[in-house]
Amino acid sequence: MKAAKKLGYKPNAIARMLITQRSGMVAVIISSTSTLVYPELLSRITEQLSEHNVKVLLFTLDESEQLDELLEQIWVYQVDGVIALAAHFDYRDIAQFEEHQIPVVLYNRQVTNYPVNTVCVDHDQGLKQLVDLLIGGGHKSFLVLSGPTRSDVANERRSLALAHLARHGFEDVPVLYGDFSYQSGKDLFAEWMRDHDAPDAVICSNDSMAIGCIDEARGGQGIKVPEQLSVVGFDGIHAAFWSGYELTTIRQPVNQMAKAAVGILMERIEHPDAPPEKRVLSGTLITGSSARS
Amino acid sequence: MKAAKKLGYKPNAIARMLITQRSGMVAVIISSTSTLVYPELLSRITEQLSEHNVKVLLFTLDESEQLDELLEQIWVYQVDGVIALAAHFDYRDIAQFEEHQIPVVLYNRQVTNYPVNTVCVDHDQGLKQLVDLLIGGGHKSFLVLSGPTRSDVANERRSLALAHLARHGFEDVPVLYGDFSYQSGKDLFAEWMRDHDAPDAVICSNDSMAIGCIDEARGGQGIKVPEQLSVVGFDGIHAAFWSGYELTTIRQPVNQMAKAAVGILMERIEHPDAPPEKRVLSGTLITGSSARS
DNA sequence: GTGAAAGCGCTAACAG
DNA sequence: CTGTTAGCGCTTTCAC
Repeated sequence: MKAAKKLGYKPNAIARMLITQRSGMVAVIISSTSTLVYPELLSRITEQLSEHNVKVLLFTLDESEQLDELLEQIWVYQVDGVIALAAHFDYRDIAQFEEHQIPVVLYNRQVTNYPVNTVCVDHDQGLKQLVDLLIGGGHKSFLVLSGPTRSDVANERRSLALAHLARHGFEDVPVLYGDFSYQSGKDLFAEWMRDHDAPDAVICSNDSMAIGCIDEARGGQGIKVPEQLSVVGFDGIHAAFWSGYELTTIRQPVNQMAKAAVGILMERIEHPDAPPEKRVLSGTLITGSSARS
Repeated sequence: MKAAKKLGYKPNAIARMLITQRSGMVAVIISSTSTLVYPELLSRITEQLSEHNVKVLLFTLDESEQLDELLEQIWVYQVDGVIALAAHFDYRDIAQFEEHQIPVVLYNRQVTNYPVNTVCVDHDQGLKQLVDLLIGGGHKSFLVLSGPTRSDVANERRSLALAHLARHGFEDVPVLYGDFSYQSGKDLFAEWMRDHDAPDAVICSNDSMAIGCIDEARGGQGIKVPEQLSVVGFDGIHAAFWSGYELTTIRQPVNQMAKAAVGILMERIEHPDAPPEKRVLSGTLITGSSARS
């Protein structure tokens, strides 16, 4: 040991991976936009993993067609597990992971009719709280600004918003589709106002769109928020708390969700036979000043 | 080959790494806040690297004391190179990389009196443009809101702001220190206003602090921006362009910088003897409506 | 041209 | 308890 110290010996992790059949690496899949929502999420996940002495091999996926190439890389690099913050997975993708015996945890996404490990914020509860709050505030006409239909999260939030509105008797609520960005929230609201009256309330798929909508209402249309128009978002990003907006929204418990995702993954790496688990964490209703209640 | 296809053979990247003495992995070092400034920067770098068939091994560093542990990991994992978006490196750290023959590229940071590969936005030019614009707008009293002294970027931006102000005869401009966050910009400006008059202009180390300062001025203090107070930032983050702020700032050319960083690194991996290179890219002055000019 | 073999640096099993 | 050895899956060399 003395000699090793003196010579500055460092074990070679790659040789160790080869013999132990364990790479000690987990693939994390992000998109350009997934870090936009939660800049700190990736850091949290990395921290959690490094407490288990696991390294992060980062993959970005913006075009969903490239998923197959990405999966190739994952097999080749012999990662011990995968955490997906981006991408849409169908049951065939998940089956491939099972074949390769690589555990996967999906973040805020599901695979219909197929058991898979997921960590999700409680979208149903969150949208119920938001809709109930708006209904309680006496709002009668609504507009939904949704993220893109190719996004699992957008689809879930939109359909739940519509379902909860329907529960209160509001059917056929109009929906416009954007891309989760500030600009799309702004543009969609401007588009709506070109040939419609302002609704009482706008329900947005995320905070960025809600902020865009508020800026357009106040700046472009001269509509007072929340006096004349209520706007709600989802996520609880930093800007939602800025005093210029003070958004009414649902905050995702990012730290707990990161911890849960890593926990589930490490458990499956240790015990490959453990059955899939869905963990749903409640978000926190933030009663800001962008909506009357 | 037919048999290989049929059996679904996938080469084992780890065995290949062992024999070729090339891991095909690059370590990227981020902090929780570095992704806050540019959510897309990490994606861009990852994309660029994957065009060279290089994978990203992600490291996060929030406490600078943990740099030594991190370096240990880097030696052990035999990465082919390192891109550092976070952390402060001194010449001894860089010397270690040289010993291990691992090329490094620093992003927006320097090592004094020591040759090292860096990619930087032109802070000097940027702050000159901002200060000249403010001087041209007739501002006579200034306040500087700086990031923390432990941050290389904050120190560089602060001292350049002060130097350019001095060049116009404004010495002893007051400085307050925060942590780059929205909240610190807001708090510092409130603190200043408790026992001082408002300055004509506030120069902030980044856009988040500038936005916090604007919100505090408008909301907390009832000061009109830009009529009574000019505020400038640095970076050109997304929110800087929101119509609620329209910040006057310098936009970093993130895409080009990501490309440059990866280019320099790949060059050093191919040719380990190439001398260190500093590449400085000009930012773009964004003349928003947060400052009179 | 095809085929065999050495060896990358480690771990785990086993012998002394 | 210390020391030796097989072998992880690949690339490269060298013999045929």
